[in-house]
Amino acid sequence: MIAGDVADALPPNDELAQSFELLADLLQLDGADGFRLNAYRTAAQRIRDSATPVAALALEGKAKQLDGIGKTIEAKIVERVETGEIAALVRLQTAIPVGLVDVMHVPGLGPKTARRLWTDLGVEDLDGLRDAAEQNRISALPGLGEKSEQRILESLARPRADVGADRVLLGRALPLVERLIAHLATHSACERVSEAGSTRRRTETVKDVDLIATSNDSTALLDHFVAFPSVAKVTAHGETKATFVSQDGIAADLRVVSPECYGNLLQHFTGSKAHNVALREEAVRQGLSVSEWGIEDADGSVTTMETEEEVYAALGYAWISPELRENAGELELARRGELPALVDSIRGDLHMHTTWSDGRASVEEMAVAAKAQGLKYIAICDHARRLRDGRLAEQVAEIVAANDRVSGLRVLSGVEVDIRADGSLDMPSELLAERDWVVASVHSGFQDSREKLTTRIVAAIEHPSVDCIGHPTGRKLRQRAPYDLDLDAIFAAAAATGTALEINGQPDRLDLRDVHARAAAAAGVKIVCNSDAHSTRALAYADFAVMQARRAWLTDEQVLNAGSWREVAPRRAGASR
DNA sequence: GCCGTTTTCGGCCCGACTGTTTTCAGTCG
Repeated sequence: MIAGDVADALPPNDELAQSFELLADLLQLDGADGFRLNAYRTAAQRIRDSATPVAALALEGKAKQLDGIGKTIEAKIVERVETGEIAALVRLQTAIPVGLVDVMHVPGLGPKTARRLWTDLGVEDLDGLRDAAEQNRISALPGLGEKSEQRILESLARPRADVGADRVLLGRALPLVERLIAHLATHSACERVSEAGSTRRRTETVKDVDLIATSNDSTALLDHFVAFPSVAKVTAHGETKATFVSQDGIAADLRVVSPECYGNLLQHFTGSKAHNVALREEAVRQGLSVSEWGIEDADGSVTTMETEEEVYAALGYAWISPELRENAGELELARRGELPALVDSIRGDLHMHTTWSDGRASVEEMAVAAKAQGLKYIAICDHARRLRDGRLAEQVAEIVAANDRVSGLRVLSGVEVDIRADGSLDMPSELLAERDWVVASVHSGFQDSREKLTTRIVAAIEHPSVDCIGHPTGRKLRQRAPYDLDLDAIFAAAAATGTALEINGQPDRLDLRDVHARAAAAAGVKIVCNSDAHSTRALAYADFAVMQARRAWLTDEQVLNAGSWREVAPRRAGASR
């Protein structure tokens, strides 16, 4: 374990990943070998996806054990920790204007063009790019024309994207996917249609929405696609593919493909890129060449497949659930036929609010809605601070009454308590002990040190009445970074006490995130998938928690509320209390 | 820069689209 003061100084994974991505971008502008750039980008992704701080691993010489990180990159991480910078990165930053990286990322531009704009026109950043385009100096360059110049100006006119701001929450993208599939499926020219891309993999945010379809009349189907009611702008409309931007700013893409290689195409367009690259590399070692059009053997004959199952089978794999396709070990297990049976649904929702605190629906309304969704039990977890001065007793009476009126669903008396700055909880222990289910969460002091926050949460985990830690890292997607925690210490304490950790299904939380939930479960921690609903409609957020659990490789056994309340409840009578 | 049931050297997925070309480089996923 790293001592607190040293750990505080360690760069977080996200910052390290950014450094290597910048290094790759600058090297690319510098004309470096593409495979070298790829190595840095792969390493950056590995670092970002690691559940443990890679800086700490590097200091112990263990970062090399991560796939894609070798001794050179490990040495650079150590250098960053010990000197505060990476010399190679500093050198490049002085040789190449850093603003040129933004220029390179303008859609349609790339490293070669960006470098030419710099050397030939003196463009060093986006402002310089705008000036050059407005003065028609770009179209004067050989190989670039008026269309290029116009497209650059259009790109620059859009609001400057903050980190992740150009990505859309899965919770916004999936409803669009469902409506689009329904829209396409009703058309007579539509034979088969499927979601693809990152929405099919259920990643927490997506860049756009991808669909594929087969059709006996692709022109008619694509016309129907771009006639979707909420289209704001059609950006491409060809014979096999169309793209539009919806009124709420989400880009949607439909490709019409031929039926005989539907399986190859679905597999290809589902990705991820890393998964497909690894799949194809392995295929090459077997003398096969994989593309979206089929699998070519050494003799040059191409076999096409109508289903994904056939594609994977032809390469020696069991079919892989899209949520797992991130090149995170799934190919190896699929080859051995040892993929986990992923959790499919939950039987109870153990975190929701009512009008007794900040929810919009009554206890009974939540119960009726939950029953309609097929749930067998729910825990009403209003904020403890709103249940003082006798209100708790009144709320409990309403829960008892709801149990009488709603059959086939058990309504549990739960609570969500704040974990205070000193690690204590904001409801007296004797009242906590009477609750059926206790969620403890951090709602303040997000800026506290890593050591202090970790100590607070571990104290809550060790409290005999606490069953679960709510939204454990406190992040809000695109709004707020997670607070600084020693997750290994949290996981160890949770495993030791049998306290569960939540995957909070609110689309802007999804907290724990996938790689952390996977690491927690691997450490022996039970996971609970909750909606944290504040209205009846928001009960559906539990589905997003389950999607996240599947991305975390979790099985029914690892998700506590995939079981019945009878299976969950004995924990409370266990020896730890 | 990474990696290794052929290898510590010599590989590293594959194809489509775009704009500007007249055979292709650059970009994208």
